[in-house]
Amino acid sequence: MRLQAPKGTYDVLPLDQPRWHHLFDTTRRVLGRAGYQELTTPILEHAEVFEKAVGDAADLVVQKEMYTFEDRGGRHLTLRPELTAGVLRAFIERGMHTWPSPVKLWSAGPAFRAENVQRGRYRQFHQVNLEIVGSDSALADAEAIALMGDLLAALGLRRTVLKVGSVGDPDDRARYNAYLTQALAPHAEALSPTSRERLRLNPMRVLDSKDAGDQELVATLERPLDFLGEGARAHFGAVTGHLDDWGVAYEIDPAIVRGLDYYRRTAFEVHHQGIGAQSALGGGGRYDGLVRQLGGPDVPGIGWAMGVERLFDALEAEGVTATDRDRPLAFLVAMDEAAVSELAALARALRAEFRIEHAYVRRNPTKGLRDADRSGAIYAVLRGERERDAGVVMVKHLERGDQVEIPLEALADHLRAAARDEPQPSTSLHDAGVRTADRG
RNA sequence: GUGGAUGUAGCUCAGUAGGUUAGAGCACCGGAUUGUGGUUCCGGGGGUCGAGGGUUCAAAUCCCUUCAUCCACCCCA
Repeated sequence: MRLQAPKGTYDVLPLDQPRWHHLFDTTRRVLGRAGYQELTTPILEHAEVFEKAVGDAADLVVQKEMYTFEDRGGRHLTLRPELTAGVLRAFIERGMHTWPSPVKLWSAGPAFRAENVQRGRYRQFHQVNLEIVGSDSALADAEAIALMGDLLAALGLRRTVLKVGSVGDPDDRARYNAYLTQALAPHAEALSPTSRERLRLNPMRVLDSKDAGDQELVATLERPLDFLGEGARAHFGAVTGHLDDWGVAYEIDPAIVRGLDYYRRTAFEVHHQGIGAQSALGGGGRYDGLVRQLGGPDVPGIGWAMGVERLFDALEAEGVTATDRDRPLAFLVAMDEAAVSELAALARALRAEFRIEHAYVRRNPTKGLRDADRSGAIYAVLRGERERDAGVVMVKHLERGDQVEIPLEALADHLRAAARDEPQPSTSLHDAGVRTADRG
């Protein structure tokens, strides 16, 4: 197999398209109703956009996992590894701080990370992204979180777990990191090698360790939530208060952790059991200061992103069937040479109103009906010498098997009436491996 | 970057004490059925056995290397 998609990439085949459309349509509907506007930014950005965004962690993560290259003009470009940085670059470049505040945006599209693949992790993957820029109100945090839950519910997911916490203000984090370093230092030998490394580079990530021994040790420690300062504590209380008021189901995670340090105060994640080790469907948090860090005005912001592939995985795990495949109302079959061009022209006219397909060559009834059947059409419309002499077409209902001759000029009216009577034509995605619907 | 499992037809898979032209089901094409589909029956096309090298009279099968896929670690924007 020499010709194949690059590692970690894949094709979205025709039968996969409906669920993609369903996802994006649902996103547009749910977020649009809340006043969010869609923003599409380039997949390619100057590397410095992402390097500035991740800051000190750049050495670790950015260099290793970003697709960065020099173009022919000597520009250093990067395939975006996430959507937020590009959205904020557009916010700054387009002067969106002059727009009615806060600016509420959503985006969706591909992103790229040069990671090793596993379940729920691809090199080209897709995200749905939301940002609220220009508000430091706890209402913004609560709305962002609630909308994430609304979208998950609208997609049909029920077994999601929403975790909300706070990473505090920078001072709080510094105090907690100091505490952690001090508290764990005596036990350094007992920690797993990776946790020892984390203790050195990003102590809070020790809390995330999958090592059982580490977790025993971690359980004895104070948690980030215990170190919140007055401001962060009040903000967190306000956020959870709104969520409670609105009846949003969530758990407080007192040890929620972020890998990058531009996050402050609110942090949240949605997980799903049943999609493998990479159980996070998405997450987000508040990033006051990031816009300024990128070279823009000092405006606060909060946002989240969800992984499209993981959403699909979760939907499959819950047995939620995506929307249906489109099927033609009629498939036209020409049974002699003269009918080929007649029906091609007829198909073009009918397509102003209906979904119509036809064979490109003359077919006998056996082949023609087989073609019609495989197309998934409700009706087969046949025309040959006999029909031409009588000025009619033969219209056959492919499921019932009955057929009737209709004057050629009356076909549109007949199909219009038939379309009203038919239940919405559809084929379940469960038939994905089969070209023709099961007619029992 | 690390580890485990797996790579045979478009798909799902048989086939290893090494032995003629590598098989099945499904799918596809044709015929039975030159004016009536789905079912059935008959036939056909389709394979660098992931790739490269080695051992051997002989390799899908044994050895080495490599690539890919899946899962996990790591990382997580």
